[in-house]
Amino acid sequence: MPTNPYGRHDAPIVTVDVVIFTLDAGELKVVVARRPREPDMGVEGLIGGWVHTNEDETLEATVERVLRVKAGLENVFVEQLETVSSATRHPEGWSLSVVYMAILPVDELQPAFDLGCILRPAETPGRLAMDHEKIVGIALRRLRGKGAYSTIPMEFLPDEFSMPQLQSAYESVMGEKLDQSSFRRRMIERELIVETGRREVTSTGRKAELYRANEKNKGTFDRSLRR
Amino acid sequence: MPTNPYGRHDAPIVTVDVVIFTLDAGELKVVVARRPREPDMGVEGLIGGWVHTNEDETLEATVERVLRVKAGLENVFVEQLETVSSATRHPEGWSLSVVYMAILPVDELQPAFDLGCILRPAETPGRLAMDHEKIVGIALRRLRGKGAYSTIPMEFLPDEFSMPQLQSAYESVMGEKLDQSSFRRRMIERELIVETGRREVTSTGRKAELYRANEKNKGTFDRSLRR
DNA sequence: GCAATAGTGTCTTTGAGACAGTATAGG
DNA sequence: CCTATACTGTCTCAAAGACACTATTGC
Repeated sequence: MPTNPYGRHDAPIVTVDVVIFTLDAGELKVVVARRPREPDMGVEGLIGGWVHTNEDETLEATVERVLRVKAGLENVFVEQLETVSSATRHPEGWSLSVVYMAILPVDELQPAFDLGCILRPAETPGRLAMDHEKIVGIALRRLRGKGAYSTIPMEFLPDEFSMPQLQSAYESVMGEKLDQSSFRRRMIERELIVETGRREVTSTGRKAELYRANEKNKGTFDRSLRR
Repeated sequence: MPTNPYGRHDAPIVTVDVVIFTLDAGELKVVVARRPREPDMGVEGLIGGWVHTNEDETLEATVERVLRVKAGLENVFVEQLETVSSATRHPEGWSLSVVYMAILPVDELQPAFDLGCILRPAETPGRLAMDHEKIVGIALRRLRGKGAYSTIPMEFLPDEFSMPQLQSAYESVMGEKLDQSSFRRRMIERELIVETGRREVTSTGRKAELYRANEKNKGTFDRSLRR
């Protein structure tokens, strides 16, 4: 028989939601899916689910399980964004959702599409379930707040990428054009990337050098300003 | 009879904890109190408490209530830091704590001291209950990460303060000396403060101009880099 | 050669740090 | 006047933007 350690209070509902960002044809998008149950059943919403206390060791384990089951995604690097709460956001009771952010290249999302997930423009996702539109807005601000000098945009790209590709990813995320020369200088001086020695195969003009993310900046989305 | 919307799972324990920072004689400190109950009863820990779902509209309301009841503090500006969780951090069950940060001038803490709260050095708080040492470490990093060019250090000071006072607060928070000239330039150019026209009363040498925080940067701890 | 894309060199601007100098107070 | 503190001016250096220039590829 499940316990409620709350005694005289109703137990809060605890869920996680994940804002998965991707770049699709140069546009920043978020992964959503039609909700299989109430509240807002049938409406598009973020990938999320309840914490299963008898199964998940931590919230991160919940996220891992939810991403695996609902989007077919494994080994996704996520970062906690914030926790939203209110007595009224969920009809079944006082509810709290811990929101995470993930970033993936679009070609790694096939398992998610196979499970019915779809992409919506991050800036204009249309109507989303519950407070998910607000959450996407928060995630977007956070993404951009970090993006300017971080390694975030590399997460959108395959393991090896060219400078023009990387710059274009930066520009898509930040929504503004950057100077080519300054951009290269920064990436190199801050040692955010390392040369692979290889060159691009498909292109019409000069073949670009290929780079990969510098391993020493691993495991966080903001390996940024601190130099 | 309290409900447990979890069905076949045990309900998670949901608490908030607040890391209250203050400057005491130029040293950065955190507010702690001996815990009145398990786990770690009698050990010093952060100010915190359970979410009361039948009483608190949101997590912020929980924080407000906890600060009022356990530290006698009202109208404190808090900012959410992160949410920690695990199946084992609390002996009564799967537990999650949403951590908040607050900053107050030490002379506004008297109600807290009256209720048994005490100050510990933020860098070396000594043994704290549960995972609270880790939490203080996270809060400290966050504080410093924001502090460099934010208005955070003003929160430690009374409404009106002099440049030397403000600079000294910055230095205490960041743990490093700053150049006087550059510091003033930044504060003025970024319009983080405005002159009051008044001057300091107590001092031995030249009397300092008094400033106050620029109202237009209100309601967040990081009114910083974005210019 | 030309078109297309990749990559470099260099001038200017901005802002931070260093640090010496000046100003205003009490004695 | 001297000491103590507040405040300013100016030099130097590092990093970013602007933008013209050169390099490499396919045709």
